[in-house]
Amino acid sequence: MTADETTAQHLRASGHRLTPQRLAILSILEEHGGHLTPTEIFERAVQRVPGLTEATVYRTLDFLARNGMALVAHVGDGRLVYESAGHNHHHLICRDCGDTVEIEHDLLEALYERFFERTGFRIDASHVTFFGHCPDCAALKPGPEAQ
Amino acid sequence: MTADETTAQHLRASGHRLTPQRLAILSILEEHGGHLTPTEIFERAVQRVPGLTEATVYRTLDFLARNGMALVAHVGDGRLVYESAGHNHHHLICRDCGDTVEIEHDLLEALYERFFERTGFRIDASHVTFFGHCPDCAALKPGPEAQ
DNA sequence: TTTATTGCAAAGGGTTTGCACGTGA
DNA sequence: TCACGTGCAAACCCTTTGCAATAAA
Repeated sequence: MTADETTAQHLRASGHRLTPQRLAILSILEEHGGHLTPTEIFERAVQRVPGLTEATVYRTLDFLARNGMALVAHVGDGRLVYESAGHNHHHLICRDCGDTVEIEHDLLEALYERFFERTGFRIDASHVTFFGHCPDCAALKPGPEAQ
Repeated sequence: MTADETTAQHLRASGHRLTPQRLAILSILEEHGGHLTPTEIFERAVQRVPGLTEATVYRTLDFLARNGMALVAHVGDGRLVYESAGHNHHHLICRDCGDTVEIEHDLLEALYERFFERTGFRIDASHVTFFGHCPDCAALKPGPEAQ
C-alpha cells in the first residue's frame, strides 16, 4: 500500500477526504522537510493544483495539524510555520544572520522529564524554536549589549 | 534614587526620553508579571494615560524590547505577548484547559549548555513557552485522539 | 530650542469566513 | 447521492507607517 493510500485510509476513517489539494500540500511539506509559511506553501502548491487559493491552504494546514499530519511551529516574528509531522526535531535560530541548526528531540526529552517531575505537565513533542546567536555572530559581538 | 529615575537615566544615556506613556506601559508590565498582549496592555494603559493610542503601545513595546526593558514571548496562536524584563522564566501551557505553570530559567540552563556544546549556539535567556497537557487534563484523556 | 515621541488616520499583511458550486466516497 | 471540501471575495484582525502637533530634556 502506498503512502497515499495509507493517508487516504487515515482520513476516511475519520470521515474526511483525500483531495488533490491536501495531497499536494502534504507532499510539499514532506519533500521540503523544514519550515514553510502558509504563503510559501501556497506558492508551491498552486503549481501542482492550478486554481488553488490561499484560503484553502490555510484551511488545509489547519486540518492537517488537527489530524496530526503536520506540525505547527512558531517563529520569531509571530508568524506560524508548518512542517511535516514525523519530523521530530527543534531549531536554534541565530538572531543576527538567521542561521538555523536542527536539534534532535532526544535532547529535550530530559528537560520534558524534569518538567513532568516538577509540575506533572506532559509536554507535546511539538516543535520548539530557540533564539540566540550562532558561533560566528557571537564572535563578532564580544560584549553583551542592550538588545 | 527611585526606579523611575534609574529608568530615566538609562533612557537619557541613549538619547531617549521617559514619557508618561512609556512609564505607564512599563509599570503595567511590572505589576502584572505575566504575559500581556499589546491590546491588553493598551486597555490598561489608556486608563492611566487618556488619549493613548494602540499605535503608541506597539511602538513603545518595540522600544522597550529593543532596550532590554521588556521581553517578547511567542504564544501558541502566533501572536506576540510581552512581559517585564528581569522576569526570567518560562511557561508550560495546557492545550486543553489553558492552565499555565512557570518554569525557572535554571532548568533550561543545562539544556542551553548542551546546545552550546553541540552547535556553538548561545541561546538568549529569552522566554520560551512549551505546550502540553496538565496533570488533570492528561488524566481525563487516556488515549490519543484526532482532536 | 531641539528633536524624540505621540496621536490620528490610513494602509498593509496575514488569516478567517460565508456562500454556492464542485467533487470524493 | 450526499455532504465534505473548494474557490471566490469580502471581512477581520493585528500591526505598521506618514505626517503634523506635542512635549521631554
